[in-house]
Amino acid sequence: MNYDFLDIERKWQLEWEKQNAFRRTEDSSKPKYYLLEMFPYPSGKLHMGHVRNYAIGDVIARYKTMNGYNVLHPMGWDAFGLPAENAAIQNKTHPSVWTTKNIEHMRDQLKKMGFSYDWDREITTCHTSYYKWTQWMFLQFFKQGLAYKKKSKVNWCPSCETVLANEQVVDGACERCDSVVVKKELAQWFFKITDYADRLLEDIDKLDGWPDKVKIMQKNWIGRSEGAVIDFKIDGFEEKITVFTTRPDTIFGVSYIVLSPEHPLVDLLTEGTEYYEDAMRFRKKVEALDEITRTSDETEKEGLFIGRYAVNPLNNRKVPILIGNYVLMDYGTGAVMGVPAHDQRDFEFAKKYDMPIIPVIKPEDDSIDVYNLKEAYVDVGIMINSGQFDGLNSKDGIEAIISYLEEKKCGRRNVNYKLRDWLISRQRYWGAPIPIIYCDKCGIVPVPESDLPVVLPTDIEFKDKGQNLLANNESFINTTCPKCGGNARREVDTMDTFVCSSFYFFRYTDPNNDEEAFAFDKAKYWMPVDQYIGGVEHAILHLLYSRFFTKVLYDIGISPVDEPFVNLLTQGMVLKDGIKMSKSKGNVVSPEDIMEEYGADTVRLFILFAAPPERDLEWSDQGVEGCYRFLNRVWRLVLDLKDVYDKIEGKEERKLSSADKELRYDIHSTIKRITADIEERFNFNTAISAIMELVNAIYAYRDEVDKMDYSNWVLVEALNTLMLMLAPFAPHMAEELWHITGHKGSIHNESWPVYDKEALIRDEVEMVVQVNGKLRDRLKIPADASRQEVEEAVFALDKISKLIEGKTVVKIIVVPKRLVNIVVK
RNA sequence: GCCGGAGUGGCGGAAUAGGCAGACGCACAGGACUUAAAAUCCUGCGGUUUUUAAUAAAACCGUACCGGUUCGAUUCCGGUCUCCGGCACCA
Repeated sequence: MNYDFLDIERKWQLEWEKQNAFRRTEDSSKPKYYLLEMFPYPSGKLHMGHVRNYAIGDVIARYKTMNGYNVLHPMGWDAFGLPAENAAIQNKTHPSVWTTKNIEHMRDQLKKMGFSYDWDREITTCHTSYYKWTQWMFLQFFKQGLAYKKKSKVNWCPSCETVLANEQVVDGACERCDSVVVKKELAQWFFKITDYADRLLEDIDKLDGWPDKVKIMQKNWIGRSEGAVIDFKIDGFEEKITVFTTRPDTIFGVSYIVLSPEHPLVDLLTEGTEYYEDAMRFRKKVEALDEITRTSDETEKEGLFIGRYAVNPLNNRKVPILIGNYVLMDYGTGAVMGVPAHDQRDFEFAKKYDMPIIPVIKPEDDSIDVYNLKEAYVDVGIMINSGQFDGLNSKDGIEAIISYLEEKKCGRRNVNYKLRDWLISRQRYWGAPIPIIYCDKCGIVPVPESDLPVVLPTDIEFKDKGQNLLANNESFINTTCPKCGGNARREVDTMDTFVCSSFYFFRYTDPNNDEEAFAFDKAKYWMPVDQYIGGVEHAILHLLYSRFFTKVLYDIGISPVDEPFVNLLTQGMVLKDGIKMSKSKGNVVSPEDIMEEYGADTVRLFILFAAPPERDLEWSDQGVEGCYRFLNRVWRLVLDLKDVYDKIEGKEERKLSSADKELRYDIHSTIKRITADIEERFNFNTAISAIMELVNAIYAYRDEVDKMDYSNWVLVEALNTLMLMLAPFAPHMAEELWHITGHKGSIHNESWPVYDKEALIRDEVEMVVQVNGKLRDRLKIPADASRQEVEEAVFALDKISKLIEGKTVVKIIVVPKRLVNIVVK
């Protein structure tokens, strides 16, 4: 009774594979289209989020192919990472075994979904053939001075036993396992992403095809702020304190200076004084705080005078120097000037410690008495108490003061970023080894490119957590120095997996190249990615790193483009019962089960129909059932009418009846709607509902028109159009029906239908008739009726004439073919 | 606190450029087919009120809330509330 989806889907999947239907090479005769979905971490099984991501991608890939594009649609595996290592420890297997098994299973699932990937381009980041190039990338960065090792306080996740990048710390906790992150002093490798801060920020404006949301998030993350650094002399010392401020115009209002407790000057300034011990105690107390408490603004602001005074370079006033728990060593200069009158935080701090509040800016209209402030006055205004700068607008004052500081050589214009350098070292085994050798004689020596890859040793015992497994592998560690040939040790840290995923979209353009990461010509043909699709959770991390990598590769002449992704679609989450599907919540729906019960086409259709792509999608078993019913309805319709294909030949075309014309109108208006829905805004939900309406219309035609009166060619046109438009959504069924109705060759090599303008012209239209904006009646009228004819027809309507009886017609608004509104008094 | 986004029937959602609110689907109800069930098909389905024996018909209200612009507002403007996401002692 129902169509045999299992059989049909298997049949066509094998057939497509046999024909290499989705293999693509460079082809200058066609426009290229690079469609990319974020590659998955092979965690074991596909989840609904993956299915959604890849179903959206597959529709676009197939649609673009039907529209004549040479579509690159690759898939691969982000295969390094902690879960594999944890699983290995748990099961006493090697991470590669676990990972390979998962990949095989997930690849199989993807194939069963009927996604049109070019599997010849499959990449796996944990294979030497891939991570050789991850290491090669590191060496290029090193050569450019963009990879460096630095000892510093870094984020340490005690549960994952490794350091984390700033971007991987969410609310002071590890983004992966939610453990509270602690600070640890370690020597670590960094990528100098801050060198690219300005370009990463400026070029956001080039990304017209990205959602504003993501662009704003990246802007905030980079966090550029303009201002000045100002040097304060220290009374009795040669050293100076340099502060960063965005408000140099308020410098005459400085009433104290606050250093971060970790600031190196604190030791010098307090050593041998009565303040020393208290200062050290204060520092320890602050350092002991975890990141959450330390950076929460609910933490009480505390300060401690350390017995020294700084000199304001503009008015030579002496102000006390404090250390404060709210001043961060890793932002700006680790020192701030306190201007209580014009900064709310300083205001509260000054109240607490009874510091003078000196107003130096007043509102132009004197609406606020700045000598009796209830809160800081932070707006622009007129400068007062500022010596030669009095009377200046504070906006101009910023420039004037910076010029003055630069002239006196005690300050300069400065820009600060929140963005930090990217910490890429990880103290874990399952990652790409950092290709560096330490030699007692030569120091830090990069592994020569010809020696790549630095292969991960396999003779590792996976027993306990709590140690870097590479660090104990003697045969890996001990090596010879490439420079002097003497004994040397290898770096034992591996790279953050985000390094692997920051260039994989280049590798897809030339995935099997042993000589280069990718050939320039191939990248030139395919790049940039025309459409990228993935979850919004990567808005900062992956997407920012990938942009950074692309710019570096562009600068060293390897990449033809300086931005990787032209258009970005961030898909919403898949929810069940209003919350995200997760194992811990026990509300996971397995794609495998649904596929077995209803088939891949139904799963695809449902997931595209239930919500527009950017929005969260509520899973509904009944909704799936509905989509299954719909596909069966299509199946029955085509099978029931397939005779018309035999009758069409040799028959004379007869004049179209009104039902024929109506059906043709439906066919072509549907083509128009669906094309716009896909092309302009990826609204697959409305595209699918339009297909459903067309199916309903064909059924209605079948039921209304006597079989003897069928216009066979119109029905053929209807069915062909239906199948073609269904092809990107339900590719297996469309293909099967295409062959059942006698077509040769794959439906997926056919062209997307184009609507016939003639068919959209209607003889008669229905207009809405309003009186004073309220719907009162409808009017059927020839489409080419003049305004006057419309007005006459409207007044002839019983209802309308009754309604306007005895009233004055003020105005008649006619929107051609749509609406008439009579305004009466 | 700051910056985004959203709020429409019982539910998912639609209304693309200010012009029929609720397309399409789900759920539900009634009916047809059937010995019966499933499947399928048909009909109805925002609320209130009035008229009618009934079938039906009509009026009013209705897109979170309050106000504005307009002949006409789910759509534009101002304000309020709620929810979701991001950032948050960033000097």
